[in-house]
Amino acid sequence: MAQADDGTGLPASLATAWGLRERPSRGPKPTLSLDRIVDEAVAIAAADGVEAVSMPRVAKALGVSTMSLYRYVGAKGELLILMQEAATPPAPVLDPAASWRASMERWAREQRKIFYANLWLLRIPLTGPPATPRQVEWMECGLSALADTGLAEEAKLSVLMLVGGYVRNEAAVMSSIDAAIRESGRTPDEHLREYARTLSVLTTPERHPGVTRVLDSGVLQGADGEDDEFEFGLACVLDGVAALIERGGGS
Amino acid sequence: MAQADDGTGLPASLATAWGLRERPSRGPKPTLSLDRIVDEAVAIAAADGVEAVSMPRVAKALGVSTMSLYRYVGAKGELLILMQEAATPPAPVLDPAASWRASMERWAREQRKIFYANLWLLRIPLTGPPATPRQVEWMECGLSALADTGLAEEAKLSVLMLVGGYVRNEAAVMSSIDAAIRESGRTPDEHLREYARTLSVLTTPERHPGVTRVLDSGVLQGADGEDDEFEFGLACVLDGVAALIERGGGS
DNA sequence: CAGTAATGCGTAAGCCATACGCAGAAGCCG
DNA sequence: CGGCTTCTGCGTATGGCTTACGCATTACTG
Repeated sequence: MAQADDGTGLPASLATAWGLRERPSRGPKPTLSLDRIVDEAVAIAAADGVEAVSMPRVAKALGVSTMSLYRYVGAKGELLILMQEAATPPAPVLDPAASWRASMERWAREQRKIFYANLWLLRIPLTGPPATPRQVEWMECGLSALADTGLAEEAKLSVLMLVGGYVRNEAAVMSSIDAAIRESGRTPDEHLREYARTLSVLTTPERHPGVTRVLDSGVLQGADGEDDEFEFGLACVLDGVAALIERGGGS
Repeated sequence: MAQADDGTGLPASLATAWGLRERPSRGPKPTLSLDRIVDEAVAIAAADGVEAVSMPRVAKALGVSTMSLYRYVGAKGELLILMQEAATPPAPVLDPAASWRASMERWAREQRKIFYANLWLLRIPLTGPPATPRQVEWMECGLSALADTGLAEEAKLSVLMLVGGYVRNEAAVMSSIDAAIRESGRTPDEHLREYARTLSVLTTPERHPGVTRVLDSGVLQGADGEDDEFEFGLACVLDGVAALIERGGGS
């Protein structure tokens, strides 16, 4: 009755991701493999965005019919999860001698690198708390960075969510800008300038003194210093975490 | 040639949101109004999630044909933007005498309240930097909270993105959990417990010492204290901002 | 060498967004 | 007041999407 009995009561997509399902050895040889499907889907997403990933398109790229894919994947959502998993490299091995702060910085920066290399990742809606192998691996990695801080377990989770959320959010904004740019065919610099112009048309110094000041300051004129802005925010977040740790950590 | 000339070069959806487009007075009286359409769409999203919002469904709920809607809305994406706008109340008027920290706390909490009251909001993918009236209004509000901090304009923007991103991210996680719960028909508590059980099946103490410790600590047993967790993270973020301000603010 | 189970895939049902064009209604101008 | 213009609602149609189902075919297993 229920789905393939893999011992756990896991949803099929997770079971697949954890490699708990074995292919049977009975029928004809499969023409494809899960890996080839996922790789192709990732390639399409990288080239044209996630919204371009459809079962017909993936199948066509692989030279098979649409429905063949469903012999490997239970549903499209499953494919999306597997794509995320495939695009996420293993978590780094942190230097145990390094300070928690250096470790968290590395954790954050490496995650950011992944997002920037796969901006389509951020266009996949969240499906729930982290439960795929790589997600758990990164979680473990983050926890290990905080192991010696004396924080309560609950606080560690909160810190990870805080820092991870910051990274994700910053990248998501970039990703949305990237998607908008891709659609409009402008360059990033044009886009920012266009945005500044739009804002200046819509706002008035009386009703929007703060926004006007920002516009006048010329901050929105050049798209340089993305990294600086990220590091700025990261430092800010970690300062907050440091304050928490010094205070003696959340009981 | 180009779209309706509203003076600015704005995309149609924004022009509509800012009320820059007037309905002509020539033909027959419209049966509907933009407001009624948006309200109905919001009601559907609140009841069944954004993915349930389709043009046919909205039209049916209003008792008109599908294509009638396109007399009021240029495309579905436009409707989604208008829905966001409709669900966002005006930004609060901050007490000018309050400290920046108290003001930012209020700013963050009120935003969180909006998200929690409209969890479907977080399932709409970001479309770009804030450019609708309400978004600009909230941005102005946030800037006013930071007016007396001595921060550089650029730093103010970063802080808003930091705090706003934190709020958004925390709510987005809640929203994804909500969506998962809605789909599976479980209660929130069951869901969390199920998650803990899944994790404990998939992890081993050797490979995942940190995760194991978290599981053993029983943190994932009760779903209470959402607010506490939010306040915890917010305090952390604002501590970081405070450190920045005391340091003399980002030149 | 059966039998059985797994394969690829065709068909089709039921969603969706939206381009286009037409009949008729409401305002405007002479 | 008559005609022209403009705008309305909506029917039709196209081309996308996901995915349920069933069929012929293939290759292991006993």
